[in-house]
Amino acid sequence: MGLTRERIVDAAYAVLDEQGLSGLSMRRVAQDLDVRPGALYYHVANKQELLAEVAARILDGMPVAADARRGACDLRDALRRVRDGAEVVSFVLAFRPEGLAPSRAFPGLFADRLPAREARWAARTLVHYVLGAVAEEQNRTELVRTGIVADEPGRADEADEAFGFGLDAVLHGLGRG
Amino acid sequence: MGLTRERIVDAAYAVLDEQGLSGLSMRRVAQDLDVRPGALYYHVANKQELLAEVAARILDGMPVAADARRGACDLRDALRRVRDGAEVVSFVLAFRPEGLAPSRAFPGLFADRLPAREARWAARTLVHYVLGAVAEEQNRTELVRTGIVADEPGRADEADEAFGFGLDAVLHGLGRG
DNA sequence: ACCTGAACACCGTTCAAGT
DNA sequence: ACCTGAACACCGTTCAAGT
Repeated sequence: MGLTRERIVDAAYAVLDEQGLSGLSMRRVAQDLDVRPGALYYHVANKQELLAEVAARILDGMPVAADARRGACDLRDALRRVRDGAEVVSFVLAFRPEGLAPSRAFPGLFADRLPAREARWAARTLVHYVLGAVAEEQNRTELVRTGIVADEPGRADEADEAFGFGLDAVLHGLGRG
Repeated sequence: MGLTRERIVDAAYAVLDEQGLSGLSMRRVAQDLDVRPGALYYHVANKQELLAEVAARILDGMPVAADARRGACDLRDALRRVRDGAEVVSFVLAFRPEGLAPSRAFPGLFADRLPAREARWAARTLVHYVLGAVAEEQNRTELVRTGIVADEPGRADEADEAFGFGLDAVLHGLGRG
């Protein structure tokens, strides 16, 4: 069965969901595809490029939001769908600014009342907030999973409430409250 | 010369500032201290613990802020003082929540007008914003340094302006604008 | 064109043995 | 108590050689 870029991204995504970002190695992906590590490099330049592809897939199903609040909630949902989703997207955003869906779509959600560069800043503020909040949530989940920290009852509910609180504040401050 | 936990943290901090987070390995720290890697583990449990110590040092000089705006600006200054400072602190915040200075001090800056748990959420919102903004800034610097992306004139000024814009929004939304 | 085999230059961590 | 020597189980990446 021929190796393709797409099959590699599929396998990487599966490893991410099962093992988390720390378990996502090129060697592990290769092993799952019954192939030697070197073979991957015929289809993908390096691990960064593969991670960028995985990040794009995480954000792929995001609907086109009608307003900033929906956009933020859709982003949160997309990130939460896979283990360590926020961490992966943050990492890719670091070396591929403007490469991912929200960086392109979110400024438009502020363009009606803000000049272009301020709309970009507003979009970044919102994205930073969502990524930070979801990353904290998922890292907590990771710590619970490893047993380093005990699970608390109502943790998920509090996370939702806390996210809502911060989102309301950020949106209000950006003129959408 | 006897190895101590403090000398190890010093060396790690120096490596971070010179090589960035990606260059900060236990082996590199050991080499700079003229010692075998295994020796470090007599004074430090593992790399995570060492990174936590480095993060604490990054935030060490932070003054006690009178209000949320000053706190945010002080945090930004502290993070910017060392290469990849935001990334290190974010990483440590992930597995040591409540372990670092801002997590302990910032809620108090909102406690006068918000109930305790909302004050905590407000503090987290603010910290997420600052960490995200500075991380983006520093990653950009890193990309420029590597030559992957060209430096633009006025980049630093725009970063300051963008930070101010987002900070104003977040603070206003949190009732401090 | 596509993949293997094998290597290179690294990692974090452990642990018997030395002093 | 503190450090070395040496190993274990990994990494990402490259590249001649095979098909």
